[in-house]
Amino acid sequence: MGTSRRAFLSQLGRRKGFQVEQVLSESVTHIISESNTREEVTAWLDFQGGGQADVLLLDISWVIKDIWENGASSEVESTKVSERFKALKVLTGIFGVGAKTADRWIREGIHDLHQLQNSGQTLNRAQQAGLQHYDDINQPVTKAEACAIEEIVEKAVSSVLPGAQIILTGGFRRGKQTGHDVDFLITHPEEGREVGLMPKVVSWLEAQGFLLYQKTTRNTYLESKADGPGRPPSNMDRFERCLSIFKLPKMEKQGAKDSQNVTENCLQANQKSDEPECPEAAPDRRWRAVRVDLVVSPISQFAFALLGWTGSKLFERELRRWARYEKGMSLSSHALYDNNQRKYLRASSEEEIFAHLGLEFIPPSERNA
DNA sequence: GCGCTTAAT
DNA sequence: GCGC
DNA sequence: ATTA
Ligand SMILES: Nc1nc2c(ncn2[C@H]2C[C@H](O)[C@@H](COP(=O)(O)OP(=O)(O)OP(=O)(O)O)O2)c(=O)[nH]1
Ligand SMILES: [Mg+2]
Ligand SMILES: [Mg+2]
Repeated sequence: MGTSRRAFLSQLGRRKGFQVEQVLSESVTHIISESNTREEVTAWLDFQGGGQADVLLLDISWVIKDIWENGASSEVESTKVSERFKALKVLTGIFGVGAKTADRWIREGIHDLHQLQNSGQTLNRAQQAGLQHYDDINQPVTKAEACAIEEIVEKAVSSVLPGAQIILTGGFRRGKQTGHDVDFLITHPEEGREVGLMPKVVSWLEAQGFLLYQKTTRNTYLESKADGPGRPPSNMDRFERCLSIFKLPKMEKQGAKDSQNVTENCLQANQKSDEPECPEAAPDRRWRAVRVDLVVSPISQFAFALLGWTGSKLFERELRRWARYEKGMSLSSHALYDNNQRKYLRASSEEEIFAHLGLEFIPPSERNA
């Protein structure tokens, strides 16, 4: 393929978390070939040697053929231009709006954000925030922004509980350079010291003016004594998760030089919160909204939380499917339960969980399933 | 023809 | 879409 | 129903 086509596909792959190489090696998991027949591809693979085991060929030529012959796939294009698709895309782009709600609104004649605002529809709190910060939230978050937020959260956490640790998880831990949000896992090396931590961290961030929205949820997970993993929710005073929208002061495009001042600048920027509230529409506003997820885990569950929150989503599903159907176990972000021996399997590292599951360790960068 | 990850609100 |  |  040509160099610009090659560059486009490489960029696309990297955005999805793949490590894109131009040369075949042991570590290569996927190969893209265009304008070759199935036979040519298999012949090439044979010629490369290395004895590739069980190579699967996925033929997407039905799309390519159309694009090749007509410059576009009529099937893809007709979907893209359809009013229903465009409306679904805009409406489900609102945080708090899923397929069902979008579908109902479309049936009621609501196809875009202005129609929604003028409709008098009752929005829940998440949807109100999602609508308010629609543009920002639908902009990719850069690694640099994730790191800036990490410093702020680090400061919050160490202020309210010295010794607590925070770890960047989600797509950024898998090596992605951009994401739809920033995910953090917080724990403390002494079991129980993390109890009550989430409300304190949230209060600190709120006092500094960093939170545009937050919903904190209790951890209701308790190991069941009797049968099976987990149990119905009860009310322990353990707050585990916080879905938030972060007010991040605009960062100067920064080289590798001083990351030190970034946090200080952010703190100062939000201090003068007595200045008139800048609406999202203002062209000169000096901040952006970023979705941030915080998770607090007791150290006893830390490995499961780390594995669970590092993802990807599809990787998690495949791992849990393997656990259940191949090993007779139930895996969650809290625990691993052996359904036959009727006992929990402990682990203090991701490596131990993979071992329990009879799998070789898979590093985060290889979990972009 | 069925089932497809698990847990929180 | 795919394995059972 | 929606989110992670
Ligand atoms: N088991 C399970 N875990 C999930 C599910 N959705 C998300 N997770 C876990 C794995 C994800 O990597 C992690 C963080 O979710 P995010 O939505 O933030 O995705 P991620 O950070 O991977 O990508 P992003 O760049 O934020 O779009 O939470 C799910 O449906 N089931
Ligand atoms: Mg994420
Ligand atoms: Mg997230």
